[in-house]
Amino acid sequence: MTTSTDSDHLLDLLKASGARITKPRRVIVRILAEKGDQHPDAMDIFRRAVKEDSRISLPTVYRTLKVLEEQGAIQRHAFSDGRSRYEPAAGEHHDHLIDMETGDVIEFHSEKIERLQEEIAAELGYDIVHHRLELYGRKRKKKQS
Amino acid sequence: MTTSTDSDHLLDLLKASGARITKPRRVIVRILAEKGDQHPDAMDIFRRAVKEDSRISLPTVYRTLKVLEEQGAIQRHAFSDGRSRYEPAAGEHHDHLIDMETGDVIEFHSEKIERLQEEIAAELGYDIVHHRLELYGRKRKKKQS
DNA sequence: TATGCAAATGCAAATTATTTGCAATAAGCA
DNA sequence: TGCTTATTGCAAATAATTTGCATTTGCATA
Repeated sequence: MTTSTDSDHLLDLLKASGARITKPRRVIVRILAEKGDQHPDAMDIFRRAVKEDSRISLPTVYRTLKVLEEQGAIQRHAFSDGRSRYEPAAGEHHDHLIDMETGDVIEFHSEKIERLQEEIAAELGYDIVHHRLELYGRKRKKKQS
Repeated sequence: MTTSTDSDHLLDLLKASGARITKPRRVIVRILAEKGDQHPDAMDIFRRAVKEDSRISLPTVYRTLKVLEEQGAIQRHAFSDGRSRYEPAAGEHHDHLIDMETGDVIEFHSEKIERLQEEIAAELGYDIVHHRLELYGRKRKKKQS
């Protein structure tokens, strides 16, 4: 069996939103929770889902992904290759934005940046172990409210 | 006339790549160089282009955008709303990738990351003055599939 | 400046990714 | 268990982008 913990968590989120836990959803959620291939697109998920239950349909995959995304259970990444890829909203990590005038430190996190960093490192032939990203800026004078 | 400088720069890049400077391309490039609405999508560009030359076609817009992107003259952003948005690529700067085993420092630059950082800062109400991005990693053991 | 040829264009039709209408099915509460 | 309604599967519809092909046009050369 696969780690059913993550899968269960996703199901909980679904349930909490008032959605019904159907067999297709169970399968899809299990696939999303799998540790294997990260960032599968809808078709990837569909293909794997069909193996577990041959009557699951692509539209159902899309619909389930949409519900999960609205619930914040998963994240949709829009790559430039045209299709969307999904991944369970995972653990934390944050970077810093330093206010140059007050010294305030604001924490933020961008999955997009994390991902880009990985892509860049990969292109250079590296795996990132950790990184540091610090933005230094000043509060924007509001031009429009 | 509008700022023809930026526009000319894009044309130069096109020319340098061995492409022909056609009337449609002149129009499209001019639109891209306009300071107005940032991040137009193909249809936005097409609509504006038609106003300047009614026989420009959508496919030509797409083809021109592709050429410009391959030339690094513009950047394509894949937003999650399904369509791609474009914008002229800007100035220089680089970040660092540190090899944790050898201490080697590799310089790299990603307009995408720069832009994302700005977006993030903007969302937090800041303008970036400068930043530091360091990736720490180890050379990828060439393995898996 | 005139000429030829490959590159670029416009049009229509093709692809690709994703969404929707609708009748049939199945959660999950009473 | 039965009922109500969310969810499903299928087929067809959209939306964004790309491609085939005949025609036009940039531009290097004569």
